[in-house]
Amino acid sequence: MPETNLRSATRYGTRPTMKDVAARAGVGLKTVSRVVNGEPGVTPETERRVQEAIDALGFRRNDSARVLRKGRTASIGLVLEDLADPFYGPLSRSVEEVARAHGALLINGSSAEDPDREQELVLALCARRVDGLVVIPAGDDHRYLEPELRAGVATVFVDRPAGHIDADVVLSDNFGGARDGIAHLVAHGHRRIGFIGDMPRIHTAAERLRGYRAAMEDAGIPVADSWMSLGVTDPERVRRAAEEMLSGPDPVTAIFAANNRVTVTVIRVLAEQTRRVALVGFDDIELADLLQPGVTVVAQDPAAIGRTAAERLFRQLDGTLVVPERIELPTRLITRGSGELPPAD
Amino acid sequence: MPETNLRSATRYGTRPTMKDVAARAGVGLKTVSRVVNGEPGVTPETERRVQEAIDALGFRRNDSARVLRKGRTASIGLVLEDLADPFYGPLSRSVEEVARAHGALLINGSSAEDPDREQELVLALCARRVDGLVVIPAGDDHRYLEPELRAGVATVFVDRPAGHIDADVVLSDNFGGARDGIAHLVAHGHRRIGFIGDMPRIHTAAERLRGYRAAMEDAGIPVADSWMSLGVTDPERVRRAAEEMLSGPDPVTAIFAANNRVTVTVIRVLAEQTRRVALVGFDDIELADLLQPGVTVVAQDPAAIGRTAAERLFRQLDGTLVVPERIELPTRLITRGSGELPPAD
DNA sequence: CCCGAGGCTGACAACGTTGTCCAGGCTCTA
DNA sequence: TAGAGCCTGGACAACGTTGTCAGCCTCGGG
Repeated sequence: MPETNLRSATRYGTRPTMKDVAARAGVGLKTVSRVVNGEPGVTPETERRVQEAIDALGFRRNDSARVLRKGRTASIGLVLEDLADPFYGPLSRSVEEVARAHGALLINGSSAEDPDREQELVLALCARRVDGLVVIPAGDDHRYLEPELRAGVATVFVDRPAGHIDADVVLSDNFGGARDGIAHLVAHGHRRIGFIGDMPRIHTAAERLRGYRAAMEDAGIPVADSWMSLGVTDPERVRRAAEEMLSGPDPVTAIFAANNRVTVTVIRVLAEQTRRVALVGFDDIELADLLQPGVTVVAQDPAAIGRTAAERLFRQLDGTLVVPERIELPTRLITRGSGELPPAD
Repeated sequence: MPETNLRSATRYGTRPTMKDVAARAGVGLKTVSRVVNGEPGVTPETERRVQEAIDALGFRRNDSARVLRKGRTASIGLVLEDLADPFYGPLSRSVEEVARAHGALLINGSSAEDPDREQELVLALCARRVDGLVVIPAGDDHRYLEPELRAGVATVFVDRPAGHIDADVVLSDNFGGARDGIAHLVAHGHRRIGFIGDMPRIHTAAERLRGYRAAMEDAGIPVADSWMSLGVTDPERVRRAAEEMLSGPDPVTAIFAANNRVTVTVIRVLAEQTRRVALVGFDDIELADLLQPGVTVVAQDPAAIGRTAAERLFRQLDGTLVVPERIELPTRLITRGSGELPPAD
């Protein structure tokens, strides 16, 4: 059986350990450890012999054992809602950059907006003994994290605050952003303004709704129930909600779409309308400037959010940071046309 | 010092171990292990006592130690180019779903298209003893993986084949897709067709270029050098390349954009032109249907690619799969308007 | 020439878990 | 009632690494 398939032949092949390397190089175990870790106190000649043995055997240090011994894993966990969401791509990427700068790897998982799955993921990460956690919470009770915090797992919440525990949180000014977006529509003459957003049990959704109500109240406009649609995100239901708002007895002349997925669907619906309806979306979307009209949005900066959160995480690990804080990043209104359309009755 | 800050007080707090739990419950170490792992052979009464101790102490099994003992980490690594790229979001997500279905966690990192960084990442993952690797290669020599393969690390390459080693690869039919896209333009009367793509050292870029050349040759159209721009991806240079093609002595009437980033920039350039220029892009982009005209694309299915790769990975781990294979997934031409514009000279 | 200092090296324990194996107590049957 | 067999629980080693510490060897100074 010459040259049999590499993979099956050695499927359960065992890997060389430092002991093997030591034996081959004719040195002690600890000397190998020293070479592998670049510790001082090894003669060049010895080092060469060890290095040769390492290369010959294809040795690779087993970090599980290392972690067990040292206590730190040099990895952090990121739990978010959905990796496929364009909002989380840049966020995830910036967290990774910061982790990389600190020599840490990133383990991540999606909670799919399910609190149980969030908890399951977070605890799995803790069992791996990640040094820190960046969590975009799906649930609203995080007391299950208490033993972890006590054990020193650095933790930063992102996008939404933690429930029932005192932890760092980095988020956008959802309330202010939404209020500004609505005020912008009001300033362009709109009074009947629709709001389509997520379930208010989600913090960001609740805050944005609060911003909507506040702006409307500031403008002295009473809000009709039929103008608000809460808890809808899947395209089909968003579509129906938008169509109802536009066709009721008291049709809206503008719509505020409270997140990027809603915005995209609303754009589709509006494209089919003959009447020109104004639109402001929360979250920026790619190519928004190339549509007719360009889409006016209240933009967050996901990369900045991720970076800020990750940096705080590592400062917790440094010991530089001690007191949990709430950090709110500003949003930015980007006018591109759709939010500046006048009301068309 | 009553009720001092939890975090600082116990920053370096040590975590309870099974030994602690055993002591508190008044049982042996192994009994705790049995309860934690749901192994049989423990009376309900004993189990209750152990569970109580676990809850009271906030014990969480240390997976590093477990891994060290068992050999399997129940985690897989994913190395891609850039998490922020919309192509990789769904891919990453689908890999994660499959991993989750197999009880594994996903560790991922971005290579930023840098071969050294790819290798560094891959080896770091191997040091963590991930059970398997899904790699979107940046480099073209993967012999450094030989010891890992020999040790039984399941490996699947994605989007581009591995270099100098025999490994599974899952990719799109880049050649065929590009050829079809170009043929589509030819069928609509175009003869002077531009191509803007990545460096040909990147496999996908080379294949798409090959598809372009093949389609042109099939149509009996000689290709002018000035129609091809290779190795440009950053928006500024893509813009310049597109403008040159459109303004030269022999201006193109259609452009084939060989990836999503290029497509987006080309859309911007074309929007500024008075002349109507046809466009077909490789990779679908969000909202492509809402632009004027809609963007015709050769679409890949990133979720399917990720799923296929991950499933193969776990079948390698099962032992079901032994012989490395190359799997090519079909692309799909989606006509939306921009690719059906007639030539405007 | 002897002694001390300092540089290299290796033996050994420990990290927290799981697999192996054995002991003791119980039940069931003859 | 005694013996066999089963069920429960625990002692112990091992996984691969790193920290501690002690020993050896060399070199320089007195």
